[in-house]
Formats: sequence, C-alpha cells, structure tokens
Amino acid sequence: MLFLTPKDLKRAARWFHALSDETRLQIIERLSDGEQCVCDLTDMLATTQSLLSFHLKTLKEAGILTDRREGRWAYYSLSPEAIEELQQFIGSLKPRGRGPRVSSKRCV
Amino acid sequence: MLFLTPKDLKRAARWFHALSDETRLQIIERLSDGEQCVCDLTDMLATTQSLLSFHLKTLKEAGILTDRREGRWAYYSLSPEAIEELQQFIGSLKPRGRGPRVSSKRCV
DNA sequence: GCCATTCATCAATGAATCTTGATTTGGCTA
DNA sequence: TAGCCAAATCAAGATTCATTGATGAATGGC
Repeated sequence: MLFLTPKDLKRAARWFHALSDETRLQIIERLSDGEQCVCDLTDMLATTQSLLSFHLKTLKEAGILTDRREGRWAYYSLSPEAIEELQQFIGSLKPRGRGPRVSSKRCV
Repeated sequence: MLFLTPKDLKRAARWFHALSDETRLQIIERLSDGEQCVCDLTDMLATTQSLLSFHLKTLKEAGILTDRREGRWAYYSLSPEAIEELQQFIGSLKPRGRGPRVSSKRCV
C-alpha cells in the first residue's frame, strides 16, 4: 500500500526526471562501480564537458549524486541514501495487476 | 555491476520519464491498489479528462500500464512485468559510494 | 606572476513536453 | 435512430529541457 505526501511526490518526480535521460543513466552506470572523476566520465561518455557538467548537476540536485572536490578535480558518486529510498519506493509497488480485481464502486 | 545495452538505456529512460510527473505518480499510487477505471481516476486526481488521458497514454506507451476496455469504460492497471523489471534495475545499483574508493587511473 | 588545466556557469537556440479546450469515436439506452 | 456518456484524439499555446559554444573561477606548475 502506497501513500505519498505532496512532498514525496515532488521528490520522486524529481528523481525519476533525473533518471529519464540516457546520458544520465550512463553516468549512473559508471558510478555504480564507485566514485569517478569528471575527466574520466568525459572520456567514457562521448559527450562535451559542459553538457556532462549539466547532467551531473541535474543528478546532484535530485539528490542522486554527491560530489567531492580534490584539488582541481571533482569526484562524483552515487548517494547510497537516495538509491535506497528509490529501491524502497519501487519496491512498494506491488504488482497485483493480474490478481483479483478491486471492483470500482462507481463504474459498474 | 551494471551493464546496459543501448536498448536497455532507451527503455529505462522511457520508464523513468513516464514516472517523472507528479500526476502520473499519483496514478501509479492509485493503481498500486489494483485496477481502476478512468472515471474514478478523474475524480481522485483533480485533473481534466483529456489531461488524464494524456498521462495514461504516456504511462501505457512506456509499458508501465496496461489497459482493458469494458463497454464504454476503460480500466488501467500496473504491468507486473514492468514493475518487476524496474525493481531489478534499481536493485542492481549497489550503493557503495561510501565504500573504499575505486581510484581513478588518470586523475591522480 | 603567468599560463594551462579542470570544471562550472551563462546565454541562446531548438526540441520535446505539458496543458487546455474543442472535436471525435465508440458504446449504451431509450 | 437520436441522444448521451466515457474516453481518446487533435491543434494550439505555454513551458520546460537538452544542447552548444563561449566565458568564468579555482587550482597547480612553471
């Protein structure tokens, strides 16, 4: 059973929007192996520096990534908390679409 | 460890885009209790008929919902397969951002 | 100080998306 | 058949988003 406050809704929508782009999913894919610096991601992902920066910002503002600076390099990694909450959210969707149907009160 | 084919990427991006809207998340929320007809959803969700129809279509085209017609009513429900695949996808993201860092080969 | 490097930010363009209101399609009932 | 109802579709406008290229800020080496 799922109950979302308006705040939950906003946050979840933001998460999913952040994940709704192929380049950003590739970033997630790379970061699922652990922290990476921006320069490596630039090489891996065949994108421009400014565009990558934009996507990283999008993911960071959604709370999915955290960043860390070290000298002139920036390192990004997945936020364990966000991933866990995402897993909980999706996990709470019980797929009972095929089960015994809850008949509607009005449309019968 | 995550490996996404270009096809996977496209599909996942489409899922997440479908989930990136508050109204659509509310639809999901309602449908997680079981199948619902459009007219009930219209009442619950404080939206217009045509807009709801648009959102339902978006979710359906992403493969997240299935629909069924009965007389003049349309019933929508979550697709168990899609939910399961989503759960697998998110589940494969191991949040080891805090663990021992995988040091970069280039940026040190 | 001076320059190169790394990354972030800004402004501008085009594309995709959301939203609205009107129209259409199909099914039911009288 | 005529009329009503549920839902989908369409066209138009508004908004948001992705992308590009140029500029700016911070760091480190010389």
